[in-house]
Amino acid sequence: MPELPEVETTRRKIEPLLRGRVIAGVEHDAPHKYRDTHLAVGRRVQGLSRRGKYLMLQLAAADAAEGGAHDLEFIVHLGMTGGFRLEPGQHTRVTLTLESDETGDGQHLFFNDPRRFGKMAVVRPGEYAGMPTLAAMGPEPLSEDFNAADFVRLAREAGAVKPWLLSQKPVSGVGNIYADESLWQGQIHPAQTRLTPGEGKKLYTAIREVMEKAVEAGGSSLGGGVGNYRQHDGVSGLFQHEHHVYGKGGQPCPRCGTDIVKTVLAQRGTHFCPKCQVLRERFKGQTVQRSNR
DNA sequence: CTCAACGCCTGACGGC
DNA sequence: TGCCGTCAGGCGTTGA
Repeated sequence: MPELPEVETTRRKIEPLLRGRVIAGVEHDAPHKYRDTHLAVGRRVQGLSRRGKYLMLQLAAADAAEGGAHDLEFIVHLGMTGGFRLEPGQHTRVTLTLESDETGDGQHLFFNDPRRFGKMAVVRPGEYAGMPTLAAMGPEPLSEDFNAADFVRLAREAGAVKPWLLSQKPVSGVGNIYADESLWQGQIHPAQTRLTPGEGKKLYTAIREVMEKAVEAGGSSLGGGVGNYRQHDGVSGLFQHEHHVYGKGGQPCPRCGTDIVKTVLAQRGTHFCPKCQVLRERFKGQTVQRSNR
């Protein structure tokens, strides 16, 4: 579920609960999903960072200087339905116990994940063997590393643009919602291949704008369903009110009034405006992208 | 190498 | 009311 804006919102909200604290225990079953978590016990959280949709807790020895170098990373991926909670519940999969600080607050942090798609691992910094998506992660969309020239150049060679975005390689953190929203904003058909420089630039600008606004809004919280995304404090994001196409199949396009189409592309629900986002003619001999299921 | 399909999980919802 | 099929914000693996 959570994409970059939701993960970034989580990072900002749980960092104050974890920074400076020593992890006293990590409890869970399914060790194949939560690898080497015992290495985190007795270590101090120096800070929280994020790469794409992955959260990283920087861990150092409990007696290390504040702000000093860390020697382990506690990596958390929220999957489709993962999130932190202050109270245990039916879907608690991991319980983090913290050593008391002066205030004694926040002894536990619970990882709630109904669908169990979330994962954790403790690794040496930068050692991402077995995490191919993280190892090959593209630039952060809101950083200077994400630049138009590189993106336009890569986009000229790309296959179907939406699956290409979802691969995390051209840019990190874009998932199904923000891919659909960015393609609508940039007026590009989700199945378009080999973007022209003009299309590439429009999509680049759209991704920056959509991601920036979504982070500002605290991400999206969809009503109902397993994945209703909330932060640990129960606060919902607000960006769902700014969706133009995601979840809007059959409703009028805010730009032209044509009914938004919902289809399936690369096994993912895909929403677009058939008038604003037109698939360019293909050259003879090329096969047509299908969306069977 | 890339690409597409499938597996992993649970719960909510709509149709019958 | 109950059952069944479908769908869901992701990613790792497999096999072509």
